Amino acid sequence: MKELTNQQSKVLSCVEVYLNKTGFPPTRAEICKELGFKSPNAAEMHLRALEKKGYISIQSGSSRGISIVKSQQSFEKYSEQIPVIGLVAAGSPTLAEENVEKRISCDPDMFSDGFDYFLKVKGLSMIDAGIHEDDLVAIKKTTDVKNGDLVVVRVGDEVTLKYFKKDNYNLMLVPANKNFSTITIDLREQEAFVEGKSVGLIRTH
Amino acid sequence: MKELTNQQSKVLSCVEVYLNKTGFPPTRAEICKELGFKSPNAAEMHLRALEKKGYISIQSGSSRGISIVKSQQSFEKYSEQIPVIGLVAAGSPTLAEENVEKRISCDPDMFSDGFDYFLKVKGLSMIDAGIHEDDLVAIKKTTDVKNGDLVVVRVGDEVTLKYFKKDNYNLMLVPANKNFSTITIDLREQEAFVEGKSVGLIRTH
DNA sequence: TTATATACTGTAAAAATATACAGTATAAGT
DNA sequence: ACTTATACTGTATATTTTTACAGTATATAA
Repeated sequence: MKELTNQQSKVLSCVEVYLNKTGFPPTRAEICKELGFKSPNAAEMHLRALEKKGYISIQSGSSRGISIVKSQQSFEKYSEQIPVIGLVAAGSPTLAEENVEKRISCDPDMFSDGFDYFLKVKGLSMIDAGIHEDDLVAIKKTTDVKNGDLVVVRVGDEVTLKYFKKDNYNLMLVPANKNFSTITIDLREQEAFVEGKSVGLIRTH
Repeated sequence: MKELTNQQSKVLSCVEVYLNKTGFPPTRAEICKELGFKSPNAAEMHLRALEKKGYISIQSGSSRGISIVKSQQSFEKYSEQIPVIGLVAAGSPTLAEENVEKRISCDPDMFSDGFDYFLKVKGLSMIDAGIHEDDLVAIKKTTDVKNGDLVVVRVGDEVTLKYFKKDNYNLMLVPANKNFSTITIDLREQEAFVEGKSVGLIRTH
């Protein structure tokens, strides 16, 4: 695919943004207004160039007859790109770019609840709950959790995925593996942050 | 959402199809041509009704200024509606409408391989593989399976999800639960059909 | 120095398009 | 019998839109 000039790229982007906002393509005049051109021919020439380079196609004679052939933006409308975050031993699972292993395109309403990211499981502490190493657990960011929920908790710099159990001042992080033991935290002595809870799981065989 | 009349439904559908095909909405005249109307006002009136009922919005004064608010077709462009099929004790897991419990919108390339449908797991025979009751196993239709693959096999009227193992004339369907025993089938005496294999799994917590 | 490509302004006309208005027909409800 | 809603035809016009043509300016390559 041929390279675009700076201005051509701006015009293509303008068409895509307009299309996303309104649901139909812009006219030459509207592109001019958006980009500050004073002549519809400015837009026309850029569109012609974009068509010649294969980025759009123009239905001649039709108003707004522009369709995108090759999008600059790589996002899709309804299936979002959900980030996958590695469950590293230390540090909060932030959505910062350096923690995002990859992105998976899927429907954020795939599970009943909606979710914000996938956490890639390390270790075998939840194996008896059918959660294996490298499974992707769908996490919804929330602090509203109940006893028995599968939650992501950060204690100091450690992040873990465990069952949640709380009585009075004691927070218990319960594993599902008889070789691991429950972590008990006295909240008067140590802080713990609920980062979110699991609403689903996906695994690639 | 208010009900649509038969003709309004046709017009909405026409707009959606046109949009999918060309990338921009049709004019009144084009709708007429498609549906056999002889007056642009026919299309106009239906569009007004669709706007009043909340299915589309019309940007007045703009050519092709139609945008879909609520789509009739429930498919989205890149995220397909994947059928979920109940793993019934008897019968082939066909994609026939009566076997489809529901549809989930997700990317068919979510797993490495691509897949055709989800199978809803019944029973505990694969629990030690981390596959629980009501998990959705992503099945790719294929007969190309190797020993150790997790496969969907039909024997007579029974359909099961098991590990695949074959030597000479013996097909073994191996569970992952010590309370269940391996099913061995002598292929010279009995037929067995590999319906597909699992490429992934999703679970809702 | 002379092309050649990019990047526009400004104008105008032909074509496409939305949209108002005046009717006709039919079925369903009251 | 009368109203109301749906479902159109047919025509006309104002407006929107495409698109051609005639220029200007600037940078880069031959």
